[in-house]
Amino acid sequence: MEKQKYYMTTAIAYTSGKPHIGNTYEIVLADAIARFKRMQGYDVFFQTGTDEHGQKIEEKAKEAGVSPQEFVDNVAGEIRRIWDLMNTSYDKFIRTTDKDHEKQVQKIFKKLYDQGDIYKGYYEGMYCTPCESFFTESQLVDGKCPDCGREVKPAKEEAYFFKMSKYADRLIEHINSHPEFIQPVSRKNEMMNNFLLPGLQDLCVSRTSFSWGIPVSFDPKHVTYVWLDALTNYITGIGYDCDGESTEQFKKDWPADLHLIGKDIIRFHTIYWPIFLMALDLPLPKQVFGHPWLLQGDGKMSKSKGNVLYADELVEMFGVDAVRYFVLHEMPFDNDGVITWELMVERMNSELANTLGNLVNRTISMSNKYFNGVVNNAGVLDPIDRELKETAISAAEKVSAKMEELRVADAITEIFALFKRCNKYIDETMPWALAKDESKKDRLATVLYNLVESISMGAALLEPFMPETSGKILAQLGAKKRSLDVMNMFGLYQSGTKVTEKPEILFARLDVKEILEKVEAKQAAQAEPEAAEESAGIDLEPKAEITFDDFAKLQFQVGEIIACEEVKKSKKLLCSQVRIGSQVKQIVSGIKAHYSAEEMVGKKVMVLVNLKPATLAGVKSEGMLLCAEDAEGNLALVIPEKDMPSGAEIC
RNA sequence: CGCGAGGUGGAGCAGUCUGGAAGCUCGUCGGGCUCAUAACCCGAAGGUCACAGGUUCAAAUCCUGUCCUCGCAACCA
Repeated sequence: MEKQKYYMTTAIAYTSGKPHIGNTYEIVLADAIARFKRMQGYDVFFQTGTDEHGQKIEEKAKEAGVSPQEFVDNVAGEIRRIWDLMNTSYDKFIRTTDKDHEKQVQKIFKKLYDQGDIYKGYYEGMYCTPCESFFTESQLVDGKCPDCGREVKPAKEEAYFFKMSKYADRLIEHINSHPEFIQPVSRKNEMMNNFLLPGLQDLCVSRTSFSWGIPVSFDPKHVTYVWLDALTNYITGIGYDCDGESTEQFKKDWPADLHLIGKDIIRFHTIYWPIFLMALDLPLPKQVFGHPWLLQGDGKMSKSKGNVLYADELVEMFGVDAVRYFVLHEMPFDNDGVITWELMVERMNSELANTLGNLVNRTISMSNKYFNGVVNNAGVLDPIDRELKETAISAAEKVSAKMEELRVADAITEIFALFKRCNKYIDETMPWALAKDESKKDRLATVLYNLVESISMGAALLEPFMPETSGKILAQLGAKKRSLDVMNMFGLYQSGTKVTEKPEILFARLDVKEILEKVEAKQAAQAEPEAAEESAGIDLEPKAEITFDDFAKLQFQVGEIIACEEVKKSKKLLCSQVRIGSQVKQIVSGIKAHYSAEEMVGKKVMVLVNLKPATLAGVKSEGMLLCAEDAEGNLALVIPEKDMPSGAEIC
């Protein structure tokens, strides 16, 4: 019988920097699924890669003083190194800067334009020339560019748009008739209610404001804008050609069976991508799974805190398979998962070292001690064996059932249930007691055989999740790999095989304190350069020179805050009543995270008085309290150095 | 009333769709065992399943309302 194909992809990673543990989690998850599908006998093609175009990369490259191509070559290499370090078995690593991808994207763009799905229009908004960016009215600060504070002017940029609305009805129909398309299903309603039902906006698919991208072939001052470039990797990677010269592989593998992505980009994969495919007259992928995120325990990961987790650091600390185990086992199905150092050490000790590692170790030790390592099925059965055998025989089926639903964490738990059952079996049969009675030697041999066989089965099942450990256990036991379809049979371990003489410790127990100390040392080392940078002060991009007259237009006065309360329905706003001389102004400020309403009262602060009033979150604001802001966004009110009366002019 | 997710023993979670004895891992306490990586096995304590109503013979689960937490959006004059 011919093998059934299974084409799966991860999202392609953006090459703006080193991938953290969250990115790594996706590729490991995908790898576990891919390996399992292979074990089930599917002809799997597993694609991953990198998304390498865009303005951000152009800027980062400039900062680093290298060409964009050099920059992405470097980062893509780093990403690939980490994917390889994690022992992931991808079949293709596509880069959006690959020449054949670029060529196809150009052809696709042209084809969609020729058939009227893409049209030329204008992207309108307020434009800041030095920043080369468009902003909407609401994004502006003081009517000026939010990035650099300079003047902006209304402008139109020529751009190409994709007519999304044309295919919306077909997509709604597809989603409704294929409930398995968007996973987990809870996301389906989100997409329908927020985007599809209210009506789709046309999508801007080109830009002229930067050049690091795939040029539009018939209008080269435009480059293709992100999604049309990135999403199409799923078809170009397996040989799609829109002139009809697609490869045999494409014909076999498309449509994809699974797109594995983060929940943040579900929208692009369940709306824009299907619509692009409809426009290209290609079948839609069978399933899009938006996995939740893996978060670090102590707050958000941020580089300035020095608490970002990187896969290679974790591997150094725990080993590849342990890290794979963590991310897969903590993999939540529809909630975000949390990962902390304490948790990792706990898992390492209790599950990997105690339950699994120790089990293998004690079993091998006994075989050596009692039978010089030779494992023989002497066939002396006992009713007590039944439960162990049942657990072992049913494990594969249980794991398969969980994997069918992509519940990887639960699948691993099923395997560990078998290992736990083995530990219990040792206590039930008490091999050390049997060993004291020469007449029970055959029974002892059978017990050890049952154990070795059960562990072999568990180890074989472990391969998709912890390939290296699986291999090590099988090698130590002298067991052969076995395929999933014979895992319902007990007794395949070759009787008379000799196990290794000296079992290698699979996972060493760790001390939480030591690990935390190491982590702290590491974080301190990382934080130091940051601190040095800070003491050097903060450099801002200089604004244009102004005249004294310009300055004189601004009226600053000392204001006394006589009352202050939080603005309801807003997270950041405080509303203060500020006495300036004889009048009182109401001023709203975004400083709730830094000052409480109570501590504001009584402060004498610097106020910009003659600012045009505005309404924030429905509350009127008639001025601005001046604050200093550091690199982390911490705010400090500016207060006169000596006590001054309210209303005193600041000039 | 912007959108969404969540609130289950000390910690982290499953169970909620398809109502029917409150479960898992860790931790704590007690016991057993010695083959093994101070490991393994057994037992116990500990929860008004956020709160309040409602539906039902029966609610963690379904309905209504309230409170709290977390994302996103908005906002940071």
